[in-house]
Amino acid sequence: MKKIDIFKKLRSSGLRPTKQRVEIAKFLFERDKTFHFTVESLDKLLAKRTTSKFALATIYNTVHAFKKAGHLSEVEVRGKKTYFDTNITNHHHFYDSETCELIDIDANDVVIQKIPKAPNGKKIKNVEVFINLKN
Amino acid sequence: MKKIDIFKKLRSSGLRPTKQRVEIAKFLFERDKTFHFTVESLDKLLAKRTTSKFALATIYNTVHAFKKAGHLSEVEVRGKKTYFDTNITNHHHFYDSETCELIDIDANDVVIQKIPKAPNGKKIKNVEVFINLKN
DNA sequence: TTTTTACTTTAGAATTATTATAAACTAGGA
DNA sequence: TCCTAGTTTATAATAATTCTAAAGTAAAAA
Ligand SMILES: [Mn+2]
Ligand SMILES: [Mn+2]
Ligand SMILES: [Zn+2]
Ligand SMILES: [Zn+2]
Repeated sequence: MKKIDIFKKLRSSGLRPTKQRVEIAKFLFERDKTFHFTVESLDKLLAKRTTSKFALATIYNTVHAFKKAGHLSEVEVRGKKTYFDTNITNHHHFYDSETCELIDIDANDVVIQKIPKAPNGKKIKNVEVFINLKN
Repeated sequence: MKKIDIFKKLRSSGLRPTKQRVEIAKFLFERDKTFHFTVESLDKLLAKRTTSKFALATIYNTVHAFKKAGHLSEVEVRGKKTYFDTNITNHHHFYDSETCELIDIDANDVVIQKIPKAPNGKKIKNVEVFINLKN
């Protein structure tokens, strides 16, 4: 993903391409593989990999803006911190509670044969499979 | 579940049957259907349904002691609060994000046909299926 | 039964993750 | 260039949870 694409991505989702947003977007999206992060881990990575400084509030704002625009998703993990995911496709996760590490599982690699129908008046939005790992 | 069972349950898990633990245990376990709660909701329910007073720290302590002893499980829900579950069997959940309500799904009502094998060196501890609902 | 001891409860302080505030700054249109 | 709405930032506030240490209690020991 090139610089121009980052600009388009931001523009098309109504986000001004500010210095901070562009830097964070480049860091998050200009890579081959998707990845999972928390605001805290992102903050540390940005400090290590860029020369700019980011207020923590800006990282929160930016991550939430990206999530709202559909460029990031949120993964629920047992624990206090919110995990974000640059993989916005429908997919599942392995979770290693030893290392607090999430590993993606392609939606096609999980086949569910039977599922109960939604309670009355409700519909199923999506199904998430979470596979806890041990050693 | 009778009073004597509550005592046994506590004793057998190395928990002294104190006034607070017995009251909370009776409230949580002396019922026909299992249920889901947060520390906050439990605190309010206890205030409504009992005459005793409980420090919030005691509710946290007691709930964690019950969880550690295997009498409660924890359910991961998108959001800030920790949800606990008096259903300690292996099961799945519907989640209604409108009402923040969890609904149990019996393990037998979900059949998974295909699942990827665990990453090298790891084993699968358990598989949790989470079905998000919409209206 | 009394004494002793370790465990428990409690109020309040501390911590952690996150969100709100409001002043200074900036992108982009007029 | 000037204006304005949107943005960043430091800091304060909030919310959930955990810690602390003093006072209370269950149960073992005497
Ligand atoms: Mn976070
Ligand atoms: Mn809770
Ligand atoms: Zn993922
Ligand atoms: Zn449940």
